[in-house]
Amino acid sequence: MELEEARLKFIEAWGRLGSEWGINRTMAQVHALLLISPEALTTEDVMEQLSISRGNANMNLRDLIGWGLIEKQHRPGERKEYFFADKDTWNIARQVAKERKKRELDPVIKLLNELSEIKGDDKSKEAKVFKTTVKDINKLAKNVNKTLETMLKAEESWFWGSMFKLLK
Amino acid sequence: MELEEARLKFIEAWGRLGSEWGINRTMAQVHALLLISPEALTTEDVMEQLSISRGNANMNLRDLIGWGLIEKQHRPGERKEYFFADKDTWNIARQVAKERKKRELDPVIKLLNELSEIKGDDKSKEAKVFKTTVKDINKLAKNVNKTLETMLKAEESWFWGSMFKLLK
DNA sequence: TTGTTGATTCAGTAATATTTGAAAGATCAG
DNA sequence: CTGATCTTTCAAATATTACTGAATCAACAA
Repeated sequence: MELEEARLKFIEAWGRLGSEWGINRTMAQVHALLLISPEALTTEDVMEQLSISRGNANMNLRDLIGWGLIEKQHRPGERKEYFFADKDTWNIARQVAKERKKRELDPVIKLLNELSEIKGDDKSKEAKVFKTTVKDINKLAKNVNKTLETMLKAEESWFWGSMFKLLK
Repeated sequence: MELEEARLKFIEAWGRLGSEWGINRTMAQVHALLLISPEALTTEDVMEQLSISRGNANMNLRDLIGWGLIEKQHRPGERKEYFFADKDTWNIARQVAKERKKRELDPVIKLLNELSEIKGDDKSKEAKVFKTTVKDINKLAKNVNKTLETMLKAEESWFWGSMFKLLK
């Protein structure tokens, strides 16, 4: 397989994976492109290489910055902005975990806590099942939460090392 | 908060969470409904309670069966089919992990392995960065994979117990 | 101040994903 | 076989999400 073909496949696969996980396909593709680019790229580079419009490129680049996955680079004497991606996969994983936790898990846990406090007419089967289900999911969510917090603070090698002690 | 309000909020939240994670909103809502229903429900029950069409209800119920999250129940003497959800949150988590691994992670790992074999013109910076990036992501993906495999085989209490030893 | 370059915004458009509902298919009792 | 009941399918309609491109804004040099 040639490099060019491989690059395209990688970008496409990253985009598909992103959209399967609720992340804008193009944003994931822009990220993929920057991940495999040795040098920082301009908005125009991104537009050309992915055949997308200026507005689209601009928006997704800024979203990626919001996710903490890429950064702007200013070059002395130049007006153009350059963008480059952190290529450390452990950082990427942690960053995505951190953002999704904040945007999605935390709000759900908040709601589940509220729903746990529903007033307890436990004579009805409905109420009983509801409370049990909410309580169980809440417990699971909190366990996931703690695990993520551990991961967010951890060094990669320590984290996987610990994980694989579990394997044996 | 009243039970009825709480039920609606739960269903809505589950649906939203689903769609944020690339799962059809309605499918997640049907799942939520069955999770908090003490008795198995018919297609008609689901249609009514979620105000969706017969076709929609039917498709999502079958998809949920495909995900291993709900089951059909046949009642002697009755033609109608009843559906009920496994309410064990650990089973649910494992089932979802298992399916997504199969549908998404496994194919990605397969591709990454192929992309790793690209022929090695390491003089170009492009090729060098590409290979390094693919290799690193591949490593991460395989670690995630192993972790999931451990989880899939594990008992809930053992799994979280082990996880929290890491916390300390 | 004006012209140039580049970034940003957003209304309109396009692409995707989901839902509907009616028709067709199954299953069964009589 | 026929009618009744329930399930499944799928083309068309609808809803949601993403993208484009031209206008606007911002920064700077001359």
